[in-house]
Amino acid sequence: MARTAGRPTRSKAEIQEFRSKIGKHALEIYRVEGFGAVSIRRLAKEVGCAPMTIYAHFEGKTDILRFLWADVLRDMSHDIEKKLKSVVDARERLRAAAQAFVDYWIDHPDHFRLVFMSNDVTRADVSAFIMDEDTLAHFLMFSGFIREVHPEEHDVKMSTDTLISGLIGIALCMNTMPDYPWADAASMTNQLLSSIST
Amino acid sequence: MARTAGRPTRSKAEIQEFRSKIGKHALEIYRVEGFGAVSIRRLAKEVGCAPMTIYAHFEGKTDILRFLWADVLRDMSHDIEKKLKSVVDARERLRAAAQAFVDYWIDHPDHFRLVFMSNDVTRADVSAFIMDEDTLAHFLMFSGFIREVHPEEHDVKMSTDTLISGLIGIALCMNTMPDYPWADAASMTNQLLSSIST
DNA sequence: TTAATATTTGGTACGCGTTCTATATTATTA
DNA sequence: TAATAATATAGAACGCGTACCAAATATTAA
Repeated sequence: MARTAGRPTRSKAEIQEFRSKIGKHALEIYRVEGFGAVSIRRLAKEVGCAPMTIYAHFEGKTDILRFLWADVLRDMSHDIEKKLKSVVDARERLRAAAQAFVDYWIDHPDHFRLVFMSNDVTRADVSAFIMDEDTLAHFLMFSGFIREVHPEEHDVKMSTDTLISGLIGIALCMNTMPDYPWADAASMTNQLLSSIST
Repeated sequence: MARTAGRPTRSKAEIQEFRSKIGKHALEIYRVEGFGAVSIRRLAKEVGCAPMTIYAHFEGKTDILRFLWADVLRDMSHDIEKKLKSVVDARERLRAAAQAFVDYWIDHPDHFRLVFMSNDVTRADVSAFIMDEDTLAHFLMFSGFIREVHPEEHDVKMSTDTLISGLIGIALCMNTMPDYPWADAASMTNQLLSSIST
């Protein structure tokens, strides 16, 4: 189809640039003042555009908050790596990683809320938790740990998925139901790990 | 201390009555029009009081939404019971219950969001997920199932907690990250169960 | 340049949760 | 009855997410 007259559609690069400008500023606000301070109106004002312009580039606020996930997950990964430095045994590395994972989310409840509980209840539709490969890598590191412990394991993927969702579940429960006397996180993590250690 | 003059404090019964009146009406709205339709302003208008009066009885909107949890959990329990009717073997009952639990939350994503993801991200404080005993019972039924399968099990509580949080985690992951190719829920549930079957 | 089209902007609007203040209402004791 | 204290109310205000719309602006093909 031949190009007609008129202003051309924004290039992918332009769109990307604007989105990341907004995203970076959102990150800055959140780091200094917390999530509550991140608002579309404020973002627009401080970045120098109209609020509606943001809606031309993002689906909504949740779409902006996704930009913060990467930062949080990176922080989490660093935290885990730090704790793993002195651990050599493969089995113990897996255990320590799982434990560090849970601990991170328990120690940073606001981060947990941002990443795992940021879907608006008022929305009926299931808004997708879209992740790029870099982001996913922060979760899939567990695949590597599992493979180290069980090189013969036939279904590493299922073990990984079960472990990850289980660990997230532990964090969710301890975060959102702090008054219920849960068994301690370490014990639950260990028991969960026992399910994938054949 | 002697009573002084002045209007006496509301009795517990009065407080309870008002709270349940609001709660019941919220339930009605939500059943007909969904969660998005439940708002404090509307609640006040339809129940015949000022919006501020509600704030005298509830901490905030989340505090009201808690009234809907009981309803959702009851619904979930009924669903599980129905599916368990024809299952006699204890081990299979546990498995079927766990599966039905996960399935329920996957089939009713809006209910899942209400119960497990209704904490406002903007709030820094961890608002407690307070449950009464009736509500808790809907979760603790798993203790019974586990005990039936493993009468000798020394730490039923830990197994129960690990199972519940793990199942919730599976539901959370599949609900909030539907685009990620998770292993199927049944497989993950089974693997999770293997961790408590010693 | 002109016409066509994409995008941005500003303004207005709705309903929301929440907070504040000032005023009224109520039920009790003195 | 009068004073008093608990409670309820109305009203305004703030900032929010989101939607709609008309006007302005930018960028291209003809």
